[in-house]
Amino acid sequence: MQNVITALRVLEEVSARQPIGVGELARLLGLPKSTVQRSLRTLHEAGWIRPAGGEVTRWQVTSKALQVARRTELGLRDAAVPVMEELRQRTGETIHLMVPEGEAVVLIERLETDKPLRIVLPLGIRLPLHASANGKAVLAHLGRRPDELPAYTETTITDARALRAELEAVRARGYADNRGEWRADIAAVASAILGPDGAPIASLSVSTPASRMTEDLRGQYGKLVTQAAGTLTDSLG
Amino acid sequence: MQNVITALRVLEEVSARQPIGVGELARLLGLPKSTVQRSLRTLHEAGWIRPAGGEVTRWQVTSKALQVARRTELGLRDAAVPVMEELRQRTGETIHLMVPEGEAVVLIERLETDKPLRIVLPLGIRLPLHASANGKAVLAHLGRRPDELPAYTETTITDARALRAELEAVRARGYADNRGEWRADIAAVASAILGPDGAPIASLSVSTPASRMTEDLRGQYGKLVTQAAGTLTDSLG
DNA sequence: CCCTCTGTGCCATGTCACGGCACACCGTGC
DNA sequence: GCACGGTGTGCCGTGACATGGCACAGAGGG
Repeated sequence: MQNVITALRVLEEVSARQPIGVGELARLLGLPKSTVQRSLRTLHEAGWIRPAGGEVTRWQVTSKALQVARRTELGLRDAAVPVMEELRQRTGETIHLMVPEGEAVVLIERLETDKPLRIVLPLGIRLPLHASANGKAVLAHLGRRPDELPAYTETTITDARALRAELEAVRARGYADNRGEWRADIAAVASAILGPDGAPIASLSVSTPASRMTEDLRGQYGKLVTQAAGTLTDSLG
Repeated sequence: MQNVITALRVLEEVSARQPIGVGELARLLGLPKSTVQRSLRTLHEAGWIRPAGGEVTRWQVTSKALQVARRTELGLRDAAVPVMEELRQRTGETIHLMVPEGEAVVLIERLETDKPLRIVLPLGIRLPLHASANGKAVLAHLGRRPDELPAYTETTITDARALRAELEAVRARGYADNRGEWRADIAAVASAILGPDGAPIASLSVSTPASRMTEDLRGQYGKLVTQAAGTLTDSLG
């Protein structure tokens, strides 16, 4: 079903660059214009995109994707948001909710701090398992280990033995931390939300600029995030 | 591109009933099992669904849809959330952000009240233009009118002339209200967020159980929601 | 041991997606 | 004014590939 693959590629490209027209899409995707236009008509017919209005035909995605997306983690999100709000109130910092997916964790919800210097990550972003607080929190309760450990900064853990030891510490402590391992100026603490079978289904984190995260605060936030994740683990059981 | 249509139907069905298997899907969609399975394999290959794990193969959607969905109204959402938070703090009630789409308004973000009796609508839900506060707020700034005015409750406006008068009042007042016109026990006030050309691009609302919405509160919330929507209209200009 | 579920795999048929090409339109620049 | 580079759209012969019937493996249940 080659055409389905191309249609979905077109859809993703539209979502990334909307509003956008046939020609530009064809160039970006390296596909013949006819093929792209057929995909666009079909996606339109299926209700996933709509013309943006104006004399030249530009396309944008409809809320269909939102309807599909939100039915997914909806229960989790609904349960998590109140807990996240309390956590933000207590810490005053940005709270992230991420879920494991393949070789990464995906950001599905966030609450930002009101401080002027803040972490802002787009929803849907994927972070590496071994170089993010949420990733390590998840990894600590996961059987498998990442195959590769690419370095992002000087502090990224790239040694498998060191990672193993770190994950052991995470399990003992209840929460994972990140000391500029993905971006040098971002610090975070995170704790996993576990399903009834003990498998990690999500993770909560408190993220701050590295300059604000003192050792003292790291401990405080770590306790709070562990407690919040524990609440969610219990409420989902 | 019939197969794209069917593949997308399969995707939607998976998202609605996940985790779900081939056989049940085929029955629900009225399609041959082979066709459904080919669609599933293709969607999997494209990264939109994944096997749920377990001995029988069940499917669920990945975060791909979230990534596509969230790039859509992302700028709007990011601008709106802080304003929505302030609005919730001032009113203590549930705040909704909706965008017009076709003959409806679609819920793209919400902040819930902490009161025990609260309105909970799923993200992505579509409400009728003529029978919701957000719908009427949008309609008041839209050239076109709905073709049909189906009744949902006893107070739904079903007469075109009455609707016209109502929308005139909305424009004069700055906000629209809903007196149990969609669900008898839900009340709301809403105000439109306008683009630079004066066209409505979204709408903010405060929703409460009908039992809590006194005339006095309706006026207060109306002012607040109008002010919040105005802030967003300005900040997007 | 049959029967009915589940998911998966094969394959002949003929539909329909492919993609080259042409066209209409709109500016810009020589 | 004409060529040229853009835009979006439409047509159509070829052959790839989606279709869907059918068969099979395995798991429970009666």
